[in-house]
Amino acid sequence: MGASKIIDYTEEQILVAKYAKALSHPARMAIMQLLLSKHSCICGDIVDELPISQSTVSQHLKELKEAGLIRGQIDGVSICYCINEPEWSKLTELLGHFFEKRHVKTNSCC
Amino acid sequence: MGASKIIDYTEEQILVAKYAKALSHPARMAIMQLLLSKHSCICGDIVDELPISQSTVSQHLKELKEAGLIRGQIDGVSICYCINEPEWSKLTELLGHFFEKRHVKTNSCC
DNA sequence: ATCATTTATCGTAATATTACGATTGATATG
DNA sequence: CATATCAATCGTAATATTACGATAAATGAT
Repeated sequence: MGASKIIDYTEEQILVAKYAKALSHPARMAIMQLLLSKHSCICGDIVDELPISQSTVSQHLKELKEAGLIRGQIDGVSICYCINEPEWSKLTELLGHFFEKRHVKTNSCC
Repeated sequence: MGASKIIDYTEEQILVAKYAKALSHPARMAIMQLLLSKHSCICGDIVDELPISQSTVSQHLKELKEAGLIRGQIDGVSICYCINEPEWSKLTELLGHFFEKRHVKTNSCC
């Protein structure tokens, strides 16, 4: 009968979902925008910019780091965060590819 | 001292986070890809395609519907789902804008 | 009217997320 | 060395997510 009952999700689906999840909270979006907007890196200023506590910001930073989207480097007593350029390129390419070229025509049923 | 302690997240941050969250699970990515790939709508075939139960698929469909990304229309005993074109355009525009033009140069600290 | 099919919803359990304050560990400065 | 500062981690609580089976509601077929 049905052609293809999939066994599992594709690598692409898993990867895009991972990136999407990393960006699925306003605080993490705000952090990424901050890091993208500054030409130099930011440290604990992030905490000052966000409307949440230091520990919560740290948690969000950890998630972004684990997703590979940002990196941190010790700079004296502070830590300097910035975009992880190679991974960010991968993300933009993937999402760009996914969200740009799709042209949906109005379908018959909806 | 610090210039701008933000009161709350921006509309854009909240909106992109919302879309990202909708796409933050492989099952929902798979559903979106299915709907994007078919030129006509899909119904309960989605259930057959995914490696999860019918009730779980229905839950994911509900989330995508609540995010505004898909629509469903009754078609006899089945329900036909498809991309919600206007909202999808908004998403692609937003994400396209966000992920395309950003050019990150290697920063000083990381 | 009865039965089968399709999809949504309910109930529930396991796990993850989000947030905070308190604490710890590291580095700088007095 | 003592103290202040910065950021991560711990402990904890509240809430959300994910998944399933069972059930319900709606439609189509017999």
